[in-house]
Amino acid sequence: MPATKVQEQQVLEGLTEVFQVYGYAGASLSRLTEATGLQRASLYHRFPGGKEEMANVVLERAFAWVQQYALDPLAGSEAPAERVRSMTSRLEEFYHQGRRSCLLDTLSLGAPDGFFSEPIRGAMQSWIKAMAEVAEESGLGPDEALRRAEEAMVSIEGGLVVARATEDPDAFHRALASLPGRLTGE
Amino acid sequence: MPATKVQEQQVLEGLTEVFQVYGYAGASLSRLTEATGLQRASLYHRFPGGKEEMANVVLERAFAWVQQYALDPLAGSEAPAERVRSMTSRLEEFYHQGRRSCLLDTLSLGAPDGFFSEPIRGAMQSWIKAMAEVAEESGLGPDEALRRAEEAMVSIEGGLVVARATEDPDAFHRALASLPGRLTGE
DNA sequence: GTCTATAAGCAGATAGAC
DNA sequence: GTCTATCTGCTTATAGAC
Repeated sequence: MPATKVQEQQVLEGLTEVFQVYGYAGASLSRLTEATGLQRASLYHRFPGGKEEMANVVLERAFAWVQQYALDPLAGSEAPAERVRSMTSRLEEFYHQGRRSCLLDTLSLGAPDGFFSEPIRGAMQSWIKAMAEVAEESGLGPDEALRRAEEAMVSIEGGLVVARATEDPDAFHRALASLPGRLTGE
Repeated sequence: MPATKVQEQQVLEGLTEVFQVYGYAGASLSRLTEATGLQRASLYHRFPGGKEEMANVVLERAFAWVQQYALDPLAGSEAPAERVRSMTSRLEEFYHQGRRSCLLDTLSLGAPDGFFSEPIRGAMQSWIKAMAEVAEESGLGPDEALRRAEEAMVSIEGGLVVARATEDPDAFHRALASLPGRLTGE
């Protein structure tokens, strides 16, 4: 038996799923232990700060993934529309084709004080900024590029909410389909 | 002193606010009693089914409001774009200019089983349908009208999420601004 | 590093007085 | 119709054995 019963990555994936599906308030320790395969005390051993720390680590890891696989490629060398397509393709993977929710949505409800407000705002703002840059590169003025980038962020978040509410994951796919055109001058 | 300490409408407004801000799982009885001015037992007297019933009544009332003030006018006699503008105007009022969240979002997280799945799906689908009808009336084909109506729903929900996450309520206003054009053939 | 057992408090819900 | 007091179970969190 290895020193660690469950690999760090598996634990984080379990935690992530629970926070995505149930939100912060709905993510009980019982659900978190079940999803990770670790008992309460073992989770506290790895995350001494408890549920708050778990959510923080999950949020950081999720945004690092999006940054690396979806946003960094936006600064690549292919045509802008092609780069946006590759972002949407990664996002479909990340959100399980519309069956998972965005942590920027689920963690902004019922969290103590505004504990995640700052990281959430920061993550979403840099996401918008990354999309605005590719929009500018495709020939749009700075203001228009920013406007369209915000619109794209709205489509991503809204697509996930509509997919969840209507129980039709494809709604997310349809919401993403317009992004390449939308971010590159229609 | 009247038979009822707190008017029904005030109670429902307090409950609504808590469910909008904290979601279902985060809406504790303590918060609900504080927001309504009624003690636990009094709330249970009015809502024998407990929290589930409270959320149900709140959801029904909210959608009835949207139906009456935002969707019914979509079938009016002014120009289609004008009718859509009047919907967006009512929605800004309803969502407190982007400072409140949508119950179709907040109640679909952490609720027991899928207790609100059906009413939530039903409400969103009839909302989309009402917008598709005005889009068709403005000259779009049925498929295109439906596509644009879903896109409009995505903008509404996404606008609220982005407004909340970035702590910039105006993002909701900007998301609504494109709807009149978007639903009437650009 | 993981576990069982347990502490302390809050959750949703109810009994019964006024 | 509203209240205080209470019940039960689940919540987060910790102690201490292995």
